[in-house]
Amino acid sequence: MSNFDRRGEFAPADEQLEYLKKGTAEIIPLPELRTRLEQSRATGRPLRVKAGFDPTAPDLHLGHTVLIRKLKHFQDLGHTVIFLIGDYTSLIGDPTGRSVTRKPLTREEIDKNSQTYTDQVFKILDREKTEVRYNSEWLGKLGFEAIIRLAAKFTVSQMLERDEFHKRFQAEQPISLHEMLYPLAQGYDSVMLDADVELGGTDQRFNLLVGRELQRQAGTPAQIVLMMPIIEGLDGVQKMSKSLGNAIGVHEPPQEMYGKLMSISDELMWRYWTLLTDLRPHEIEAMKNDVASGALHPMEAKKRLARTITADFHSQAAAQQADENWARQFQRKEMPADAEEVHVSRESLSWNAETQSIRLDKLLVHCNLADSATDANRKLKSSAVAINGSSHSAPWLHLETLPAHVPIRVGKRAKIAVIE
RNA sequence: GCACAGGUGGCCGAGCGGUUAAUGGCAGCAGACUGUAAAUCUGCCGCUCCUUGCGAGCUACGGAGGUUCGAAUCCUCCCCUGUGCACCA
Repeated sequence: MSNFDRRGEFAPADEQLEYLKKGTAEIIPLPELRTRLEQSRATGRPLRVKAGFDPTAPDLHLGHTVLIRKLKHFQDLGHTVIFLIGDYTSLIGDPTGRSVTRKPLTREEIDKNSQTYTDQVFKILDREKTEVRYNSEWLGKLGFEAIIRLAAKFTVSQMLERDEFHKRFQAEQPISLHEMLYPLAQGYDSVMLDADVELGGTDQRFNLLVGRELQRQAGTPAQIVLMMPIIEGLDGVQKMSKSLGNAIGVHEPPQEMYGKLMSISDELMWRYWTLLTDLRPHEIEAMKNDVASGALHPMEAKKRLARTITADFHSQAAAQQADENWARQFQRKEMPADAEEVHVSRESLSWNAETQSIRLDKLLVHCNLADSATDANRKLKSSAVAINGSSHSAPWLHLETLPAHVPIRVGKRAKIAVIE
């Protein structure tokens, strides 16, 4: 996809636009982006594209990668991408999307998270071509006077226009004074970085626009604001978020990532194609038509998606492997090839020599197939447990007729128990 | 500091002296159905033990005491959260 990346040579503005517009929620102002792309093409000067990330969460999920992927698209087209780590702004805590004041992070947490972030980000971005910056570089040098001058550029009512603040104000909930400094700091970053374009989620709208305003006041061209939608999580309804438990982490093992992607609804699949892959809009349309006409089974399209994304964060081979395992385990309902072997001593399973049997509930707990003995018994009673391929609900398990390696399946999960 | 409103199981949220781990919703788990889907339907959804049974025991409603045959529900103190007030008073 880096076929446009010819030194000092840019693709026609319209061609770039098709790619850049893909999946975007809004571009303000769109005509100006075209103008700048044309200028950049004429002068051979790449655009400076900025996106800031607060190192608040220790690791990223696919939702975070939507923005990063859009950065990549700019990078693919030969523009300069600035990955800004908001080490200083995270001292404030972005009030975006928060109904309550966010607690500030410690310096140690910030440093640790920054490291994790960059490691994961360069699975998508080209490290060599990315400018990584920290906003402590300039924000740390601001004196109180400079902050007063910065704050003087906005009024309280302007700040209160902002949705989160507005809502909280209406609801008589607290708004800390320092939270209002957040948009100012983010906007100041744009001034310091000479950003031509800033990317952000739609929830960042206010902050992004403050950047334009500050640049204007600083006498430099106002950045173009490109907003990406907030991607839905596995449930297809709520935004992807770790705390909602509907996220796919970029660090997750291939099999898990693949499996989770296969569990999304057909509807959501197109959204993921758009926001989480580099496929061009017309290619996605073509696939969509094939599914609609019956030429392509939706499951096949979804498999392709799962393979594509898994390969991005792992490898082609790992994705292929995950694909085969998935088909075996779920389509053909066989034991997964990589089922973990668990060794347990019969003594710890209330071994009864007379009946040659062990307590199954304890075995399930040992194998991590149940949270507790109580939970294990519940699962047994609801006939969720299959031993060696056949369902089993009795509390005792007779060993004499079983192989040494006993395949145990509880719902989606399976293990191989070796009882010695 | 003063006043008021609150702190219930992963989350939200009932209960406001007495069948019962504690209504309901969400999430979660399992089964059916399917394309492991999604949607839908059904069951489960504190922990331990075993003789797996409409079993036995234990622990739970911010913390500590108290009243009572009996409290998540009443009293006292404490901790925490939110809001309001803080010029006249």
